[in-house]
Amino acid sequence: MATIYEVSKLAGVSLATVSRVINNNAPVRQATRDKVEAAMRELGYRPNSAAQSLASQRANSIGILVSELHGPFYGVLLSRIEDEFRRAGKHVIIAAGHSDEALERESIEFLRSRNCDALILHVEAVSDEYLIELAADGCAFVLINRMVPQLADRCITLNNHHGGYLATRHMLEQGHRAIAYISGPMWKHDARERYKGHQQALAQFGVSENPALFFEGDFHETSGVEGLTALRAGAATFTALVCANDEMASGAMTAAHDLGVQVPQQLSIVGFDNVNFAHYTHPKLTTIDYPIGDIAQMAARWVLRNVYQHTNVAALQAVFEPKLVQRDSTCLLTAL
Amino acid sequence: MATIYEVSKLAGVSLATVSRVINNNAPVRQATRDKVEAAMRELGYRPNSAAQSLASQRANSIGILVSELHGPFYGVLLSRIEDEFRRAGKHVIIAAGHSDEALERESIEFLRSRNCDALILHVEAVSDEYLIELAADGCAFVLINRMVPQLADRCITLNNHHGGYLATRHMLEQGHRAIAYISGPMWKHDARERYKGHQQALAQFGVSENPALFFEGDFHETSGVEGLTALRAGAATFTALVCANDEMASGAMTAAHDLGVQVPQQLSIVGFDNVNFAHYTHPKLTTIDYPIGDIAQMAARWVLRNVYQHTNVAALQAVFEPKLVQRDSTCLLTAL
DNA sequence: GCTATAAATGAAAGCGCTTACATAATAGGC
DNA sequence: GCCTATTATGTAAGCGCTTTCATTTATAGC
Repeated sequence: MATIYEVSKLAGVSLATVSRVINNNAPVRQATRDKVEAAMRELGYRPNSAAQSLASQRANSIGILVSELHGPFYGVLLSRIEDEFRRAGKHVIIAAGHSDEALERESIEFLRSRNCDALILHVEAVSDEYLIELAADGCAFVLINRMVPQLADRCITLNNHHGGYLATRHMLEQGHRAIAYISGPMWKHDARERYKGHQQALAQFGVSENPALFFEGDFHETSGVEGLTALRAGAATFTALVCANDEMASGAMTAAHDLGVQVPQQLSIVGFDNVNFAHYTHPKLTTIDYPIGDIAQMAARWVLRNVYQHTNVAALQAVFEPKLVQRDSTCLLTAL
Repeated sequence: MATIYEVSKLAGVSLATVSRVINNNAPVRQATRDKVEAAMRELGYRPNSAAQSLASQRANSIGILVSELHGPFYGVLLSRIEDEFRRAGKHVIIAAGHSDEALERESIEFLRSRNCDALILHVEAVSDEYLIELAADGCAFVLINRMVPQLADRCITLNNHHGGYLATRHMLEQGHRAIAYISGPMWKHDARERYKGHQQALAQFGVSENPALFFEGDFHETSGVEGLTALRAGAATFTALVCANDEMASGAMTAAHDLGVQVPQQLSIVGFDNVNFAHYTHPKLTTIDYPIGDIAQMAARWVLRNVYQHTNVAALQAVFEPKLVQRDSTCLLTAL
């Protein structure tokens, strides 16, 4: 592999000049630039990024930590982030934290040891304190889908509370009053928020809560099956079911089918996230749209602006609003 | 950020010794090691990976190029690769080629300029010649789901031909003889192979091909809708439909539903890939399982073994076999 | 043509590590 | 205890770039 030195020799200029045309960060006469570029082409020169990083104290890489790499959700996230950074000539290093505290910490350390200029974190298990300490330690990062008040300026979130509210209000507006709820794990912040929104909608319509209509799942499909089964076996009847994400809604739909319960005629179901498979379900799932792609892009822009000092990026937005996507899994409470 | 120099001073040893305990590649007395480790801990030392790469001529990073980052398929791929490399202390840089030749080339250049030790490529648009040249240029890479004869030792593939054969044979065994086929774009190697398998099965059962039963789609869901619609409007009738991937099968199922055709009673449908949403469809999709996770892991191991000289990795396997996953979208040809 | 100023280029000192190679410490054989 | 064979540690030369500072060259004003 040719080095900058060979290029400079072939072009008959100094190392510094070659570096200037590579980085385009200082005036170089056109004739000189042409000579250098010709030399680079002739040698098939490609800058050594390790040397660049070492000398410039810039890695031009951004670490991304998500819970899982597979799944409909994170793919979109990664895709948008990569897209945005590629355009800026940065690259993306990925890691998975699997919603496990130790793994999340280890992954963050891993990414830091890679000298990433910034991190984009979608973490669930580490504590607020850990993140605050991380920030104090000088690590540049932005948080997706998590609000830590002391770090508010680096949090990009969805209004989960409002999303939960919208889902349940939709059911209420359709005439339902007996509304069951399958939650995500309550130790997760977004699960709690969504549930609070649910409560708010109920309160607004004067419907009192019934513990027999609540089931705590784990955001996976199987807990949707378990949830509906358990709720049906419970003390209360219901005509609508709000699920805190689409996976569980899908599981609930399968369970309903197996129990001979018609969706939506006998049971309306709403999900949350609007992941790509939501319209593969039968009936197609009514859900709350989570604009994860937009959020991801915003996180990338936050980095471009705050870490790389790009001034031409669009204004930053910290909170995104979910919206209802009405499909075929919910209907008016009529014949029961 | 503390440097190795400060660690060495605090521990009262030389730079070289610190380096040795970091890399654990030369004998160091336990007492010395302890001193160094204590010093590292005290200073919160983390090696600078750019400096390591520069000095060692090893980036410890692997570039992954896939067509898309989102979608059910690549998520699994990335997940398994990341997993495997993380364990080995390597990191993964990702890029998307979007099935576009220029973009694929550019992405490869991008990854190379990042000095990746190796690349794992899932490319569709670049030519065999380009890849051969790339190999001749000394670039270490492994190819997923693509067979270039001259590069056979670095190709890890699925037996697409056999997969296509299995799908159609399944239909034939169920008694179907009028079998339509929705293909992927025929410029893609895997699409062609799957179709050849289909042809082989037909031939084996003595069924002659009918051009009116063939539709070339683009592997996306919408072309499944278009495909079924066009085939139904065509000159021939059929009781079974083989789709070259699950997305198109899902589109075909939607179209069937809209056309009032019952699946599988009136029309059996089989897909290909067994992506995660295949069991969200209604009825659940019978399909051909593509063990993409295993293939991805194998690619990672190829790199570990051939690039990093890890000798303890399990034996390499170049060709993976697909298998039929029978669910609810196909049935015996009985009442028609 | 001569100076004052600005623009373009060059020289050289690192960036933080790895790794020959040289040297020092330790262990083993007698 | 002495010599040799190991084993452990230190010295120092890069790895390929960026960047400050000094120097040269061009531009303009008179």
